[in-house]
Amino acid sequence: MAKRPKFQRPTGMKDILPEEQPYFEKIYRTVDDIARFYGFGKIDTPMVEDSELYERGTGQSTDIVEKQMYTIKTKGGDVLAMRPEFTPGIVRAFNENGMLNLPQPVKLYTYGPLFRYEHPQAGRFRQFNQVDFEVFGEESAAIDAQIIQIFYAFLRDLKFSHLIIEVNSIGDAQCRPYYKKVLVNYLRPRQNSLCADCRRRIRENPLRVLDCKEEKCQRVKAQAPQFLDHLCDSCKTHFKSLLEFLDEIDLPYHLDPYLVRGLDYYTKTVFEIFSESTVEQKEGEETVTRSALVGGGRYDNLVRLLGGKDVPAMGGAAGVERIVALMKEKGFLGAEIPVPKVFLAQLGDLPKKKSLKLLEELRRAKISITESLGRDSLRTQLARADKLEVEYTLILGQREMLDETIVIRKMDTGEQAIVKMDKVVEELRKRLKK
RNA sequence: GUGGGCGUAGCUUAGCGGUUAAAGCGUCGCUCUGUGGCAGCGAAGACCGGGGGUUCGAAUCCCCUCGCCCACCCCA
Repeated sequence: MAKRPKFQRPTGMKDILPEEQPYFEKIYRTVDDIARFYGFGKIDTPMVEDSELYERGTGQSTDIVEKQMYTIKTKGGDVLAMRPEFTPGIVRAFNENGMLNLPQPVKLYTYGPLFRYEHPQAGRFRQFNQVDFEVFGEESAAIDAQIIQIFYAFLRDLKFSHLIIEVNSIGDAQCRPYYKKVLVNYLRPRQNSLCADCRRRIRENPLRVLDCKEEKCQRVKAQAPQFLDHLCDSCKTHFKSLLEFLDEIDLPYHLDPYLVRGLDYYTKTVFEIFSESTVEQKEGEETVTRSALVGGGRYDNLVRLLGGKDVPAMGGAAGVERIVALMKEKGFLGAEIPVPKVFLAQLGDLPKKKSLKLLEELRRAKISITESLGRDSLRTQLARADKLEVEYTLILGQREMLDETIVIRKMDTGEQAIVKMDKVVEELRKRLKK
């Protein structure tokens, strides 16, 4: 006999089982509500795009493109990439569908799975979901502030507190090359005091030295020239204006001059939102870790870079699995998981047939109910009802069939009432309301 | 890509060279044919992640591989 293969899910990918779905549903419902309120329209773009879209958009030298893309060669010879992030695809859709001709700004949102070939670890998967908001055609920092506000509100609606917003400006094509030079000039003579990674970074991506966590680098960092002192006038004005807006809407932000993001297309504003999380370590020690739930920024050159007109844009994305993990940790969903409150028990052939009809009636009345039609003994059916923790069980047997009644049993007290069959819906409604 | 920890029933784990691999929880059934939560009894369920080797003998030792977890890197 041939051996049956034992299949496993691909590395870094998960099954989202029924028990977890309520978390995802809650998150998506919240997003839809917020999007509607702020006037964002939903867009779905393909899960795969021409891989060049990301090479040009996300950036050739980013980790995402350099080593994390899943690429597919089609039979026709096209090279497609499974989307590693949303923004380039949405920009492509903006251009391709002529959204420039819509009243500006154009506000779009989406959510769904993304793919990155990475080594999985806490809060990091190869297939994961993000919630994404983008605004096109508005250069005012008011929009930057609004995007931040939207994500903040989104997390607040999900009951998160102690959120930390970090903002920074990383300049634009005008001032960034200049600042980079200033920074490299500062770092180079001091490279012996830096960690090995940072010595490499000086050449490859000097800005990243700024967010190194290595102790020895901290000291060098502390004296480093700050980007904020080297912004060009337009970036400086924009950033000042953003901070004013943030003050105005009372968002608790931190200015983090070391916040640098890994994607090439960002200009001016970058931001991240963190939540504090206490993780139990070995031997009862607790450490507070900060995990980034949201990240984003302005990308004024991307639309043009991807073949469109000169359209400024701003956006951000939230990591759904990370949010779910924290919601579980903090017990945010708890009582909200919807469970049917009524169970239908039947005994005998006739009642079983009648049950199907009754279920349909209850469905129309929007009373959620569960049953165990495959089982015959009342004992087992009640045991099941008990396990499901329903409030009421309907009991329909031969006796009830004869006089067209049904028993309503209250599970916690055990008291039972016999009601007329044609009054079940009404009687149940009355009881469930309490 | 680099480093560390771990893979035994659906879940949590015991066994760490020697007969048919064990327990708790869960599942199903019976005690109890129309009344649940308790209890008792019973059943199903594992080629001990996979492959190779050492040995008279491997879940146990060695090598390889796959997967999971964690950290670096990077990011949501």
